[in-house]
Order: sequence, then structure tokens, then C-alpha cells
Amino acid sequence: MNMEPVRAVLSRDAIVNAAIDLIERDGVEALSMRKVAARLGVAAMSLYHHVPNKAALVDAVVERVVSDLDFADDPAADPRERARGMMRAFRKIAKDRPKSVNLVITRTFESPATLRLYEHAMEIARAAGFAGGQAARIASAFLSYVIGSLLREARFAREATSGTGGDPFIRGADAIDPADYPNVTALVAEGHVYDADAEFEVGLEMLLRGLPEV
Amino acid sequence: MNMEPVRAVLSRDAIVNAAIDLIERDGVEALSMRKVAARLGVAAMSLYHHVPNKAALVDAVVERVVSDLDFADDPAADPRERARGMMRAFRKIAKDRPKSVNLVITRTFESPATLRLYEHAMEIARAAGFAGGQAARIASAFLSYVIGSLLREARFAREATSGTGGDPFIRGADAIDPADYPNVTALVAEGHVYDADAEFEVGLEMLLRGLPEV
DNA sequence: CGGTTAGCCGTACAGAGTCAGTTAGCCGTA
DNA sequence: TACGGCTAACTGACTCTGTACGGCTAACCG
Repeated sequence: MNMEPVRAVLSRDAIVNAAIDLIERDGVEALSMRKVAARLGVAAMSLYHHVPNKAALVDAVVERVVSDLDFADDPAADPRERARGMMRAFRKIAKDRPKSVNLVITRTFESPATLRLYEHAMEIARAAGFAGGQAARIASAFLSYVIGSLLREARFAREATSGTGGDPFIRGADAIDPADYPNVTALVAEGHVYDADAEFEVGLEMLLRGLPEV
Repeated sequence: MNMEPVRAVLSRDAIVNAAIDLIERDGVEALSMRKVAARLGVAAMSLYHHVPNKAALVDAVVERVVSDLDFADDPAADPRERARGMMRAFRKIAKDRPKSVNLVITRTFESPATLRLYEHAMEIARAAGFAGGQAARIASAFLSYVIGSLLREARFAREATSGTGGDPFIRGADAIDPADYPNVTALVAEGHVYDADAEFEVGLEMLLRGLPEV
């Protein structure tokens, strides 16, 4: 009656999923082959029939996270609007899988999925009228900016905010010496809260406004 | 005749130095307490009298790397020029200690040294006429951008370039399917090489040009 | 029905971080 | 000078990591 196969079902996909779960639950440093295996009810060494080693597993995780990104895009739309759309979609990683961000970020744009990001950014840059090397450099500028923002945002998201609805701008602000950090102190005194969205949009618009003449 | 103390001299500074050496030689993942200790001619556990644990050691490394940064700065100069100076100085990390960059990058701006970066950026933003929250967001935009650039640059620097003087734009470009990545392929065909300095400057100028009205 | 093979498991080992217990050198005081 | 105590380094052990090797078993193929 049980149609399930007797042996445990194991697949690359299942392994990657388990790894992502683990990372999002306990953080990147808690990822271990044994824990992934345990989560799948399987012995550690079984994983190695589907994944050559841990580094490859991590690569696969990154690939998955990036592949899940979906920048709905209308090629006929205003290139600036397309750029905004892509950047915002990219940034969604920080919301969806905050703990995995550090992994994505630490890797080159070489794998198919990450290269796709670059390709897409180039595509938009070209649609905006930039050619060759200039398009590449502009695309890189945008990507560098999202990545930097992502990093910042993911770190702030490490702990859920309390009910106040806003992160304090800096953790442990009380311990800061006003003489050494006057501007930061003043900001804290003003009650400035960290607003990831607002921050991100400011920089994004700066980049867009600062685009060279085509 | 031997004036050296019989027992090994150990200090927090010496430990941090050894750790940095190790990281720059063999990479972050090769850093281990035992190797640091061995490099200092000392038993592993001895380190724990100067550093509470490995995480703290890593923090100390980050702190050192960032503290060593020196953005010579004339408060009376044009704020834009000051911003350029700071950004370029920051970027020097990638040149001086490429392997340590990933560490710096993965941490919040909470420690004194990293907070100093933020303070400095805010200071320049205020000198440029921006106030309060807006100054903070502009400072963040610039910092996000450098950090993103740094990350990108550090990864390209992983292996020394061959004699050609230019990195190929993408490693393993031959394996890329032109149908999937037309823009990237075209770029490679044009012989585009990766030029970290040029790329960085393009984005920097975009941000400066795109600064809001004060 | 016999043989091959793909996929899972158990064992084992080197290297990691770090706790506990021990020892050795230095320094102030008598 | 002799001694007592304290700090800092050492030794050993424990747990957890990644993964190489070899054996077993269930499924498939002719």
C-alpha cells in the first residue's frame, strides 16, 4: 500500500533545500554536512553521492537563492524604471533569505545564475543607450551598490526588531563617546532610526541621476 | 648571554599580527587558533589568555585592518573632493590586505574603528550641506557602494594576473553560451578587460553627480 | 534468474575550537 | 637571599567538523 520507495529519497534538490533551511534557521556557520543529513534522515556520507563536497553544496545554495530571484521586466519600458525594478528585486533576497545573503555576496559572478544578474544589468544599460565597456562599468556600479546595501541590510536584520517598529540606528549607542563621534551621536539624539528601504532608495536615485550622458 | 625571556612573549597585538599574516598568506578559511599559535611558537591554548575566542580574534583583525586606514583629510577642502579621498582610501584595503576584505565586509559598523568610518562619512555629508537623516542616508549610500566594490575587487584579485596586465572580464568565458548571455558574450568578444580602478571611479562619479540638492 | 550498478551506511582519521588541570617563571616581601 | 603567590603558558582530552574507504543492499537489465 505504501507507494513510497523503501529507501530514503535523496536528491541534490532535497539536499540544497535542507541546507537553506538550516542556514536560515541557525546561520551560515551552523551548516554542516552531518546536520543536513540528519535533517533528511540519512547518513552524512550519503550526501556525497549527490554533491562532491561542502563547497559545492554551498555553491548550489547560492545558485538556488539567486535563481529564485525574479525580476519581472518589460524590455520596452523606460530603462530607468527597469533598473529600479531589477535593483529592488535583487534586494528582496535580504528579506526572503537574510542568512544566506552573506554567501551570495562572497562569490564572484561566474556561476550561471549570478552571471545572469550581470547579463541582465548589461542589457538594461545597453537599452539605456550605453555601449560596450561603459555599459559594463555602469552595470557594475549598480551591482556593487545593491550588494553593499544588501550586506548592510542583512546585518541589521540579524535580530528581529522589537515592537517599536524601528531599529535603533546603532546598537549600543549609549556606549559611544560623543567627543569621538559627534555626528553619529547627534543622529542618535535626533532619534534617527534605520530605515533600509529609505536608505536604499536614496542611493539608487543618486546613481540614476548621476548616469553619464549617453 | 641570551636576553630573550625563556618563556615565549605573547600579546594581543602579536596574536593579531600573526593572524593577519596567516590570512593574507593562506586565506581566511586557513585561519586556525593552532596555526596562529604555531606561528608564535606557542601552544594553542595560550592564545586564550589574550583573546576570549576565535570570533573575538577575527573581530580584532577587522578592527586592526580598518584602523590602519588613513584618510588624510582637509576639512576645509571641497566636500566632493573629500568624499573622493575617503572612498579611495577605503578602497586601498583591497590592495593592501585583499584576503582580509571579506572579513571586514561581513561585519556591522559597530566596533569603534568601523563606526569611525561612518562618522567620517557623515562629517563630509554634513560639510556638503546635508542635515540629519539625509546626511545619514547619503553617507550610507557611499559606504554601501565602496563595500560592494571592494567585494568585487577582492574576488578578482584572488589570483595574481598573468603577464598580460589585464584580467579577462570573466573567468571561463569560453564556456558561456552566447544565446543565454548575449551582452556578456559581446563584451568578451570586444576584448573588454576588468579594470577595477576605472569601474570604481565610474560609480563614484555617478553618486557624486547624483547628489540631491542641498 | 543472475549479474551489474547506483546509492546508502559505518567506520575511521585528521584537524578544528575550547574546557580543565598542571606547571613554570617572575616579582614583591621578609 | 629565600620564599610565597600569582600570572601566564602548557598538556591532554573532548566534541565536532569534512571526507576517504569499504561494505551492503535494493533496483534494474539482459
